[in-house]
Amino acid sequence: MNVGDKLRAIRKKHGLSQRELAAKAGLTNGTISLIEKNRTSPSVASLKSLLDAIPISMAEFFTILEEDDSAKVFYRAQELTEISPSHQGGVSLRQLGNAAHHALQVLHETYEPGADTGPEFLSHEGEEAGVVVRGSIEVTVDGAVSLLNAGDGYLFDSRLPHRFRNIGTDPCEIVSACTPPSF
Amino acid sequence: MNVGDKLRAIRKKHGLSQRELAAKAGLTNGTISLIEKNRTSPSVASLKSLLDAIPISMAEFFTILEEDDSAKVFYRAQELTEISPSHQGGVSLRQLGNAAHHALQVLHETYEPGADTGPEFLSHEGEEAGVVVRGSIEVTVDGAVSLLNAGDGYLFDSRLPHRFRNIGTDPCEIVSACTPPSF
DNA sequence: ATATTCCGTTTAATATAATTGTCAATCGCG
DNA sequence: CGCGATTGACAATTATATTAAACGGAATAT
Repeated sequence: MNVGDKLRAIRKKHGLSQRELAAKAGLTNGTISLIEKNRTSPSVASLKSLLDAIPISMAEFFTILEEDDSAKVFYRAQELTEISPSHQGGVSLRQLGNAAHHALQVLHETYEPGADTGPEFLSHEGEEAGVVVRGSIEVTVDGAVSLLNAGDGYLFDSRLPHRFRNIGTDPCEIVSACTPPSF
Repeated sequence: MNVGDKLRAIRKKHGLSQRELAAKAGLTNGTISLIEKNRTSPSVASLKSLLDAIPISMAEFFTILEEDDSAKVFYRAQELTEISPSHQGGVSLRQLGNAAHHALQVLHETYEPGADTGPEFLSHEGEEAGVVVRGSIEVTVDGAVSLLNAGDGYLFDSRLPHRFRNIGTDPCEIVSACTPPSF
């Protein structure tokens, strides 16, 4: 998200110091320092106090912030965001960029040995495809089963029931794409 | 602001329970309950997690939220928001609505005995006017001084230096208006 | 040179948000 | 009815944001 950099940019554009803004907003300069360095995520109430003091509306702030995010092109490995809740079942799904603002969703997936997306076949609109980068994985799509190794790939209609299982002894990495994004 | 009611409305419109949304967002149902009841102000990070799970962007959320705020017409006494930082010098300025979205700013002001806006005359664009509701107050505008009592009023160009002092023994209440809003 | 002021950062203490575990209420279903 | 499942709410604990105070650097004045 990077609330910090955007807040700093806006504050400077308005010619305010951290202390000046803090006084207007009823917060402290230390708080603003921490927020701007992205060392804390401010409460909505705190952020609103800061923006009111500038002044700029919340809607405006997030509009330009998310525009910036959409314009982002390059992502460091650590910037991919984990979207698999609590790494359920040894599965890691690391998303490139903010899929909510794009038509394309790319994931860097890791399946630990024994990992399994489970038999609950959720089916969503669109297509998805991927290439195995490391290790091997058993993929089931609409009843058809195949063991894919590094370099192999898959491509299917997302509405078909599908399942991924790592039945090998090493972790398996996959780079996949999905359109439109699903959550 | 009322983040809670808006979140609840959106969540229900998408047919999600607190627990379902919590699971998707990686938070807990208890947290959502507290947020929806406006008993806490979520961190930006938490709110983003929730909105991503719905999904809806931050910009969208605050756009419709602040639209609602603008559409608000009636305000209970307790809904007026204090804009005088820490009641400096016994002065309370309670603003009606969110002035950031309107051309008109109305304040319910209270000056304790001895209260003083101070001699630092900040001058901003626009006009301001008010009526004394209770008590009396000494108003100085561009050098001219007058003691106003309940029922009296004032109206002047905001660019003229001005000062309010309660030199009486009782609190003084004023209802004032300003356009455009100043902070 | 040396205070002086203003800036942003950092640290330890405090206030607040988030989690955990539980509760009563509600809704179907047998 | 009576049972299990699901809902939103709440109290106590844990995690995190915020404060208050101090620090060091950079610019300006004495």
